[in-house]
Amino acid sequence: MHHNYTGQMAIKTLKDKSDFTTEEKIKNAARIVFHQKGFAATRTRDIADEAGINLALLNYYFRSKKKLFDIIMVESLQGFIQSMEGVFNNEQTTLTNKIETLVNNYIDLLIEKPDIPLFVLSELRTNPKELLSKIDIKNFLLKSYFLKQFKLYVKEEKITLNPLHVLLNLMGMIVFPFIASPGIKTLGGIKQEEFNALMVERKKLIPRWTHALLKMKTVNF
Amino acid sequence: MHHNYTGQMAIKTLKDKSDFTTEEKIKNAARIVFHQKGFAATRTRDIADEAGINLALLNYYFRSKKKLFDIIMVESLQGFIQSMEGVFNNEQTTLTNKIETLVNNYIDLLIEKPDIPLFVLSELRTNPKELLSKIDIKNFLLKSYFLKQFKLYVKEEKITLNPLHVLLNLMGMIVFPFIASPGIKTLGGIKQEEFNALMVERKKLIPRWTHALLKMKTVNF
DNA sequence: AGCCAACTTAATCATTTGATTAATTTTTTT
DNA sequence: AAAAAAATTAATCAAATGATTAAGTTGGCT
Repeated sequence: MHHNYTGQMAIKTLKDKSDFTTEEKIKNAARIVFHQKGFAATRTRDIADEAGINLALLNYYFRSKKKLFDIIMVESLQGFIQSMEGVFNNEQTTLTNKIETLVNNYIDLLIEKPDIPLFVLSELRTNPKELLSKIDIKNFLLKSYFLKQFKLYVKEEKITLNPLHVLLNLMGMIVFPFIASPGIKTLGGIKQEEFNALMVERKKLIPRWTHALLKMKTVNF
Repeated sequence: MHHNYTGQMAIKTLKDKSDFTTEEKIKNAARIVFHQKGFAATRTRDIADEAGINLALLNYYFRSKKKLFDIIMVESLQGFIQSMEGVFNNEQTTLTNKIETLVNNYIDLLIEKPDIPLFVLSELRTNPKELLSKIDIKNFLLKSYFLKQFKLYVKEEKITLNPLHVLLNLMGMIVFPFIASPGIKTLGGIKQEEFNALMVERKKLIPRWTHALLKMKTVNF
């Protein structure tokens, strides 16, 4: 009687030529609306309209707004972590190199999907534990080759520098402009194109700035 | 018949000894709930409960949820800008000095009111123009003595550096940790006290880092 | 005291909104 | 082709939610 969502692709044989499964249409619409407005401000009817389907189908395929939301959230988070995973655990690259590619990957990703950070961070405020239990960033970070390299670097250079500070700076410099972009664009009279150009500039700048930070000998106290 | 909110303090004669006007109680409650959950997720009943008043009083004093929200939003933004205004237009202090006090003021403010940035930025996404029309950051920034000093510095040092980048870095390094704090605390197993201690550390670190950025000669291309 | 305006309350309204139902159409299987 | 299963729709439900109403209550003023 009732369709159980399995997380796998629905039927979708060769028949689909550029058009999507109903399930996919709903997910795509949900992604757009949730990312833009967040869980609380999103109406299931908005999603249905965006997807061009009957409202009942949403519940038919996904049972509830919350279940659909959870799927979108996990997928969104996953995309972000995957960006990091490959970079952070590559044993062939230098620390500097990792930072460069990290910044490049993230900014590219954010130019494509600028709504994700505010979306994730807003919902994180509501229920951090539930969200973070769905993915394992913690172990990933602690066991990453990046952290090892960082600690070694700090030891060799004989400096004191909490890696958390560096990570916060990196993420702050990368992510903040996107979170604040509506304000920046409105205040500065900057169009989307110009904004993106600025962000592309930052792909080169942030690694250099970070490098300079790491070179500071007298960084802590 | 109907009370018109004027933005001024209500009666509030000598009678109040440490207790608040109904109007103040509502505003204080609204501030807490709106800051924590944002406009869409806030129920007027939550505010009434938090304030310990009858729901109808909220509409009696403020007409509607939206009107009450707007008042809280303007006040929240105002607090942030005032922090900047005094610092940025002081003609007696150096650029370095301004950055130092800016970072200090903001981090102190954020330790007190950590919910404001995510609150403001979330709502900014919804309707940037409406919100920003209520205050005039734009002119303030463009005409600030800070910007003059910055341009002079860049000229003297013969470097190319977009002040917007510097401002984005500063704000990113200051604000991002607070926006991400639920995640940081959960992932790192860090308690509020430790988190605040980290932020206090950053009061000294961010100015030094920024100083290092400004000293980089080959910053742009 | 008596009046008036400001304030407060309980009850209720109207709309929105997430979800379900029962009927209908489409697709797959036998 | 017939039967069964899956997909889709229109209508509707029940709860949540912002707002109002009408009936008090309080406090100041003459």
